[in-house]
Amino acid sequence: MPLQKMLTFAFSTFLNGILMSASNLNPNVSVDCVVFGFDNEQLNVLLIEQKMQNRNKVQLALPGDLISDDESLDDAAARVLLELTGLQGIYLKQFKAFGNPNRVKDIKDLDWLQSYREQPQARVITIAYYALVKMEEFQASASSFADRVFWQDVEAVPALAFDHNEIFSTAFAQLREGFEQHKTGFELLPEKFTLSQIQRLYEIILGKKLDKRNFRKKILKENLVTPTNQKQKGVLHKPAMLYEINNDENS
Amino acid sequence: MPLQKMLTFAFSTFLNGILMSASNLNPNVSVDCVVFGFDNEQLNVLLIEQKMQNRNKVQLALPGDLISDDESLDDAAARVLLELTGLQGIYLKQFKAFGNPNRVKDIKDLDWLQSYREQPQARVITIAYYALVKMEEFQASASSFADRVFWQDVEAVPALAFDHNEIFSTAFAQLREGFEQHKTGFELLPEKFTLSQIQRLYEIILGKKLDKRNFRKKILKENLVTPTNQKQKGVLHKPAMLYEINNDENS
DNA sequence: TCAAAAGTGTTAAAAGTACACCCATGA
DNA sequence: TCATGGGTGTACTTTTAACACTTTTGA
Repeated sequence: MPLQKMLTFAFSTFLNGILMSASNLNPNVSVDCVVFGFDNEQLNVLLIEQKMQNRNKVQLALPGDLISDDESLDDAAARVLLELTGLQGIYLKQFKAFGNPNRVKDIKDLDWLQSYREQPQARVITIAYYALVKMEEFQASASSFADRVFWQDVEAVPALAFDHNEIFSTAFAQLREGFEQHKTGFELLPEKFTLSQIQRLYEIILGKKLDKRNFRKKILKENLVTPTNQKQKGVLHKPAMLYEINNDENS
Repeated sequence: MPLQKMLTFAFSTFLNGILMSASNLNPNVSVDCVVFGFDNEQLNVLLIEQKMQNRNKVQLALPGDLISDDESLDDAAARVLLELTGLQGIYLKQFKAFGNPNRVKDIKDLDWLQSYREQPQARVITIAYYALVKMEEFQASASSFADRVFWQDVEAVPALAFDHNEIFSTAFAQLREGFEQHKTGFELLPEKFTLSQIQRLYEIILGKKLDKRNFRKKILKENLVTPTNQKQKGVLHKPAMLYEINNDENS
């Protein structure tokens, strides 16, 4: 590195040192959250509109933020989710770190970085999480980093900022793997749900039709749900029994 | 943050800016590698002795390094492995990021950080990989960051630097998961191997005895190995058929 | 001839898969 | 009374699990 560039670099680092001390953000590491929600029809992912001065340049992105210097990665992900949705105690799983050296160097992302990052040129490694939320409990709210927050059908995710399309695809693949082993997924359902709702969720995520009788046998055998005494009301067909997650110790 | 501390911080950041420009390392992100090797008897993990001025304070650790600013995470992990073992093209899998804010703040790790890190106080998030190597091909070599490199039985891993014991345990658990689904593992075996060797490996990693006849049926049905025409030589019992990994396209 | 690990088949239980009809409700 | 999704059982196939003896080699 030539001397002049080196000194320029050192000086900008010096300035950033002063600027940073206010927010105490770590310029090199962020978390991003792929938040899944299920509305009994389709599977959705939570997207944000990046705040921009110029309303013509709005881009969509996954919610995320630089980590602050005294919080763990899990805490940072929970914070992002809380700021965005007001939800706490959500199922959150770290699934992969993304660290391509050029992942925040694309020209399309320059404006936003310059407006909202104290070190826009910094290389950022992101730790990606996926979260499963009950849409009924969810109340999205604009936040410091988003003008608008909205659900998008996972089958129609548009072009996103940075490498967020890759992060989303990886998250979806991970989710599918979890479902193949029945290790996860009930977090997406409402408090009380019918067996058909679970089946619909499985069919969407696994991307194939399942046999109703076999599916029910299997789910019930796994003992993860128990019937309540309630039934659906106001449906134009035979009302279904409502189930809930089985929190008993003995499986 | 009080003004004095803020200026001190800014100034040290200024100095570090100058120092850093030489090596171009990212002070906030490292990779660590949990390298597994199998010697037909036990499963081993590769450990290093951290280089220290004071030979009395030597600590053991997993191999790892700060990432350099222009390499991807995968490249960084491959580089660490290459420097340490001379091996290339090794099976390497990113499995988790560790980012506890205090993970490099323990007093036991201070000396080493001050000797080898340009920003000893920096918070470091590490991206952990596990690697599977054929011990027959392996030639460990001391390197820039290790005085000594050696294999340690996974059943007797001593106290390690930083949070490396936690990283190791997580890696081992992940490895076991992969084996439960037969998705990985052959990378640990020599070029040619017997079915009993695979079975021994599975038994060690899964931590339980397996039935010989059932195990063979299953492995052969999966079509991941094919018999060669060779047999073991010089063993004091009936020589076993040697198998190799099946690289055919058709399974 | 002995010690050591290789190699081999059958049977029973469990899990998975395919498949079709009646039921309860609200409109 | 009709449209809609809820709810149920059986037969077949595949997978898993348990189990013991003969073979080949070098010492």
